[in-house]
Amino acid sequence: MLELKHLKTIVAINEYGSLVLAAEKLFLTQSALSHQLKEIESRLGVSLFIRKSRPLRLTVAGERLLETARSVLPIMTSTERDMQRFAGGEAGRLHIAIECHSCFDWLMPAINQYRNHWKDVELDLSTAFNFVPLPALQKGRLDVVITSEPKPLHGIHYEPLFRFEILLAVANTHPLSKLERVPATALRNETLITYPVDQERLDIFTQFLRPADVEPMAVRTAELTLMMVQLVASGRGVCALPNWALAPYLKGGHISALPLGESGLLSTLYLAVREEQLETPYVREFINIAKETCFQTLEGINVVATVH
Amino acid sequence: MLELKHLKTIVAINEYGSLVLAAEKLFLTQSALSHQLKEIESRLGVSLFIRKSRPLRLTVAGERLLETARSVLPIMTSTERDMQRFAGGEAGRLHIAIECHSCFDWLMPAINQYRNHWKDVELDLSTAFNFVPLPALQKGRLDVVITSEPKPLHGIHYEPLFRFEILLAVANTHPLSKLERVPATALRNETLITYPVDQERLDIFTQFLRPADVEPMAVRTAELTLMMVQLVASGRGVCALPNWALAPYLKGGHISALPLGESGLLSTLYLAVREEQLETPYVREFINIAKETCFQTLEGINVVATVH
DNA sequence: CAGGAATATGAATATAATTCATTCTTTTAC
DNA sequence: GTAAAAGAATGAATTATATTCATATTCCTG
Repeated sequence: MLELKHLKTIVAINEYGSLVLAAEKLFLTQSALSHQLKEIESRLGVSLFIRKSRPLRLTVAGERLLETARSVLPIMTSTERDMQRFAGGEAGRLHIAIECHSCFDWLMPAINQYRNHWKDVELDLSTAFNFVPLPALQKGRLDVVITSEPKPLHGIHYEPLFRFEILLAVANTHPLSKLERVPATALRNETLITYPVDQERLDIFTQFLRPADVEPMAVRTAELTLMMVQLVASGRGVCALPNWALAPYLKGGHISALPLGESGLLSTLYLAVREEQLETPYVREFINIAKETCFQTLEGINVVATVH
Repeated sequence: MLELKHLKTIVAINEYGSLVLAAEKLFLTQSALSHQLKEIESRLGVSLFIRKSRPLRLTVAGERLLETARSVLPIMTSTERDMQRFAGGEAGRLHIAIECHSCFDWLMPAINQYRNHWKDVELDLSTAFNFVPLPALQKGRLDVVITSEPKPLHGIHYEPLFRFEILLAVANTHPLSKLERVPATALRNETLITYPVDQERLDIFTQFLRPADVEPMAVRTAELTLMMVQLVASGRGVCALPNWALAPYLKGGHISALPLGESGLLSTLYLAVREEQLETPYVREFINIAKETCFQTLEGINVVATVH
């Protein structure tokens, strides 16, 4: 019934005191305003301006409407400004999911840096251990997925971050540490320490043990990389971790990192986004910062290859 | 650009989760909503709902718009409700002007009583001593005028309140007090005490002295009826006042009230309103209360006649 | 009270919103 | 995984609404 147009009209007429001037300011004709005013007055059943006087003066009902206009119109203006920022890709949402525990190491600095420059982007991070992240990305429930399995999906773009190798960490005192590389069968007699997630999600199983039809002697879990390394160092088991996640601990001299299998367990980490978002500034910028941060974090570490 | 319609649409879609249901609630077709949504999204350059999921979920931009809707729509609702009250004549404005000082005596109680029952009517009272009230009434700057000169004017209705007589108050010790009635010429030797307003506005001049071409010996003014009466009682002059304004002071035995001229200076007090407002409840009711209050206030006073 | 300026009005036009009929997409159930 | 069902999108036709143009009327000023 009442529309913003009417509020704007009332404000303009009240401000300029005449339909002629107000019409000019609203880029309409005097006739249009007259019709509009008549229309809304008859719909509301009240008169809004005292016509017998010039300049036109508001009736009490008109004043009430003006009051409403003064509180509503600024809200609408600022809303429209915000919409422009969303449209321009200056504001938005980034719901990020990671499939890989170790990614925290470089992702956290990246997120912190990003947040400083894009304050109007709503950031959210979840670990995709209990759901499949790529369909959620497709459907817009997520905006960024960090994954090492770039399954070709309609509308999904994979941005390679870096290439890495999964190595087996063993205590220096462990017999395996004497080997050059570790065959799958060697794990039959070992306790494998993993993150507490489904084996489906662990490359050591899907890419290495299962193809060779090998089951480790035992599997136990640890939440944090640090914990896993300590368990390994004290000889309670072995664990498979990305080379860059292991790197800091190798210097300590307690553990060694060995390639898995003949060719090594190599993988690439990707940042997946919806194609439609690829050119959106706030998304584009996140990708840039992510790549940069990876590069810096992994610099100096004996990473197999860093992809730019 | 953005209109309230769009806010309502967004609220409905978000609430019901589907265009089909939302359309039903808005008394539109699903197609209409789809077109509308598309239209506004393309105009704003943002998408508001994630289409790939059901139920439809808001994007961040959509959420921002929803927030705006939640603050704006209730304001509009209450504004429209207020408009209905204005339309129904339950709310409005009464700018009252009096031409006659003594009218305060009965008008104040009337206004107080009225205010209790019509809290949404904005009341304002001015003394029309410095401007001509009836044109202002015609033009809507005033809503009620209390006058004793019902000049026929287009669109103005005069409601008679009561008939009264203007009497000359003189001290009991004054020689004039021995007369039955006072001729105009008798005032040639008297000091006339009046309210401090233009003589044009005093019936004693316009209706009595000027027609007889008489000038009083002197004229002095007093603000309040009480002051005038005290001056008269102490023999410093005479004054002309409505019978009902004088009545309370006659009992004191210090002053007398005498008719003026052969036929007495009779007059009727009218309440003037714009014809178009005559049937408006809050105006109608003011007229009723005014008449009632006059009747009660003047009851028992030797008024010439009370008009119902 | 006449002349100028502003508003109101009616008809014609232009614009915008809505529907209808249909297709395309997503979800659900088997 | 696929078919059926439900929902959303689309395009053209229709309807409703808003605006303009031309003009009449009203209001203000000197």
